[in-house]
Formats: sequence, C-alpha cells, structure tokens
Amino acid sequence: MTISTYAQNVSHPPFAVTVDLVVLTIRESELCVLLVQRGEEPFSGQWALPGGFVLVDEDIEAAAYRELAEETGVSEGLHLEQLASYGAPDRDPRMRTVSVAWLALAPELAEPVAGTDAAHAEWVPVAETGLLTLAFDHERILADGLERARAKIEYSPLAAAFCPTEFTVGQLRKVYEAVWGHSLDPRNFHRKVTRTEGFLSETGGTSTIDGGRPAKLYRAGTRAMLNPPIRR
Amino acid sequence: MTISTYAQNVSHPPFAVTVDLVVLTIRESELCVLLVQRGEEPFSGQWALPGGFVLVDEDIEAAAYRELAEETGVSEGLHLEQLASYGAPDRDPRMRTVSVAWLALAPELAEPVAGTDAAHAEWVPVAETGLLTLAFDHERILADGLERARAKIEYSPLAAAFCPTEFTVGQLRKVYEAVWGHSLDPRNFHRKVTRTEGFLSETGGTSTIDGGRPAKLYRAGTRAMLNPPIRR
DNA sequence: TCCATTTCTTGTCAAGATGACGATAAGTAC
DNA sequence: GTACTTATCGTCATCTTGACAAGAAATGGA
Repeated sequence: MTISTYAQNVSHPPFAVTVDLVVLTIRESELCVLLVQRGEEPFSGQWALPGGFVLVDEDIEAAAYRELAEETGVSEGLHLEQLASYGAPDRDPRMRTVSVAWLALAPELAEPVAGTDAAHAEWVPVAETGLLTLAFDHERILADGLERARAKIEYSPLAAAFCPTEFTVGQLRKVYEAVWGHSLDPRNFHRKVTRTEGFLSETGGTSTIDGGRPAKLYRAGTRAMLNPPIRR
Repeated sequence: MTISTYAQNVSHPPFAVTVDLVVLTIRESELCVLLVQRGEEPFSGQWALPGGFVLVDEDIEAAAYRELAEETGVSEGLHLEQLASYGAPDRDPRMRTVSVAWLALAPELAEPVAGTDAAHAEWVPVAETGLLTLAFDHERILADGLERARAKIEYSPLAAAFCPTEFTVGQLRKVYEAVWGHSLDPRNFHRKVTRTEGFLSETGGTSTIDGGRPAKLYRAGTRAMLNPPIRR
C-alpha cells in the first residue's frame, strides 16, 4: 500500500513531517547561514537547509534539537525557536510533506560542522545566498528566518545569542551591524545598551581582543523585552 | 494496516496534520475567542479551538481558510496568519498528530456562527477562558495566540482588523484597550495614530454612533509597520 | 431654550529618548 | 614617544511620550 492510496481511505491522510533549520552565525563580521549540499534526489547537488524527518514518538522540538546537534556538533547553549510551518501540497515531489522550520542562532565558536549525514555542510554568507537556488521551498524559509532574526534583535536581547558568554559592547554592535547590514553609531549604541536596565550585566573583566582601549565585558542580562527597542 | 504498524516500516512515519484556529473578535468592548464544544471522544463535551484535518492535496493555509469560513460563516476580509505548530507525541491520544495553529482576527459583525459541524460554537470572553479546561493542548495554543495578538498590534496596523472597514479613533482605541486589558489616554492615543504617517486614512465621513461629538471616520492606511510602536 | 453630559480633538509642558558628533581614555604597534 | 585603534562619556537640538487643560460638537432632559 503506497502513501497515496492509503490516503484515499482515511479521514486523516498521512503526511511526512520534517524539521528544517535556519542556523545563523556571524563569521568575520558577516551573517552566515548553514547550508548542506544534497547528495540525493530530488535536488541532488543543490544547496538546502539542514533538516530531516521527525521520528515516530519524537517531539518536533526534540527533532529540531537533534538535527541541530547533528549538523553543528553543538548540543546546547544555542538559541532555538520555531519559525513557521510550510505545507504546500507540491513542496516535496516525493510525498506530501509538512516541514516545521526552526531558527537557530549560534556564536562564532561553532566552527566544526561535522555532518553526520554524508552531506557536505558549509557556512554561507547570507549576502551570497541570493545567487544560489535552494532546494524545495528553502529560499522562502531562509527569507522568513532572516526577517525573524532582523526583527527580533530589535526588541529582545537575542543578539547576545550570537556572542560568546562574555562579550563587549563592540562585539554586540557588530552583531547588529551584520544582521541588519548597515553600521550603527558606536556611541549611541553604547549608550542605549548600557543604559537599558537589565539588558547587560557587567562581569568586571575587560577585553582587548579588538585592539584599542580595553572594553568592559558583559553577560546577557535578565530582561526579556526591550521597550523602547533598539532602532535599526 | 494500521497507522502504527505502517509507521515502523518507513523512514518517514505518517502523521495526521490538523489546523487549529484562534479566532479573536471584540464584543461589547471585550476580547472574545471562538470555541466549540466537542461532540465526540476524546475530550467529548469539553471546549476546544475550532479546527480539523488538512485534506489530501490541500494547502495548509487553504485548510485554515476553509475551517475559518466554516466556523465563522465569513469567507473573506478576515485577517489570518500562521501562529505556530504543535507536535508533542502525546498531544492527541488517538494518533500522532501535528497541528498547525492559525490566528484570525474578525470584526464584530461576525455574529452568526453557524457551525457546519454539529459542534456548538460560541464566542467566549477571553477573561473567562481561565476557568475552562480546553481539549488537547489548546490552552497553550490560545495563550500563544493571545500573546501574538497583544504583541502585534503594538507595531503593526493589525488592530484595524477588529474594526469594520470604516471606524473612528475611539473604536480603534477600544480595540487596544480590550486586547491589552487596560485603558489608554484618549488624547495621547489620538495624537499617536493620527500623526503616524500612513497609519490611518481619513474617509471624510463622521460618526456619532458612540454619542458625543461626531468623530471622523478612517480606513486602515497602507503602512505595514509602526516605528516607534504604540506603547502598551 | 438652556444646561448637563458625552465623546472628540487640539494644545501645552516637562521628562525621556534619539541622532549627530566632539572629546577624552586607554590600550597596541612602530 | 607617536600614530592608530577602539571604548566611553558628554553635549545639544530634535523627536516622542505621558499627564492633563481646554474647547468643539453632538445628545438628552429640565
């Protein structure tokens, strides 16, 4: 019995459910997304978002975490949130599929991308993805993920998810600049993030990693929402 | 072949996919949600969000629109956006199900709720839903829908979706007050919405429906985002 | 008719936030 | 030491907000 004939006979036709990941990081001040090169049909050889089937009895969020760990080699500390679901009837030529897409943000550390799958995985600068044709409806998913990230760092402390545990105001500013694609005034940015109660918490240490005067180190604060937001 | 035995034999186990709707409206200055009383097991007799199975070859968004039209009797003009998906393995005791939840906003007109399903549908004030136990994981879905609505009217023109085509500033303010659950200064609110370029467009007409001095009528403007937002 | 009441609309003013940018601090490289 | 870098603080005009006064324009009742 194939899936399609099976589907005719029940009130709740069977779907395959997958998770797809938009994993973003910042490398050399550039916003990058994790892409894999597909090794099999359909779309063999094309770039795609990492992802896979949800297992029987596996929570969809657990599936997203599992794929994330498999693809990045990092199993915790990454921010992961649900993005949206995509379920056009023809989005996968093989079968009726609904994909639950997730947005993950990783600090730069996440260098070693050891694909458990044979597939070749790579960090691709977002600016260059416009030239690529992604498999399935992954171009839309990526666009939605980028828009979510751009919107969310405005009014949440999420940008810190791109940074190591301790970071300087300058590093945080470079995150905003990479995600938004334009520069910000260092002095006004500094005033905004340091004067917003609960946004950052000082660690006491300093860093000279970027040269110049030593910068104070901060950790992400406890505040969940920024009001008023950081303006693009 | 049952679903569960079928699932053992393929790399992509079959799921049932449903859509569930959080349909909000405002009645007598109160935020209300559309709930149906379940007529069958599981959770027979309990309140639930309206929804149903996605059909074979039906787009998930089309399924949401179909259910929305079936439950409200209104087939267009309503705002509908995807909320999130819920896929815990045990969320439906009958089978493995993933539900794609949608948020819909309706103007008050939508009185006649003629359930095509035998199920009894009713507008329930959101303030009273805390006393109810909803079926499945619908309490969480409702909570997520409310949070989305509360957050989104802040920086988008979405509140107008609760109003008829033409409305007064006072009516719009009552929407914000109902959704946020507290009152706003009429004068500052008036200044904010009328001085924000592109948010409202004057129709030329006036209305005395709420008593007092006649109020100018407006239509929703063309602007998609508010920056700075309307503050809660 | 006059008046109280209602809601709408404009305006004022102090406090807070933003954007542009000057100036100083405190490191590193030579 | 000098040049260069980045960090941090400060100034100031402009914009936005929150609190609230006051007038405009309808309704209903004495």
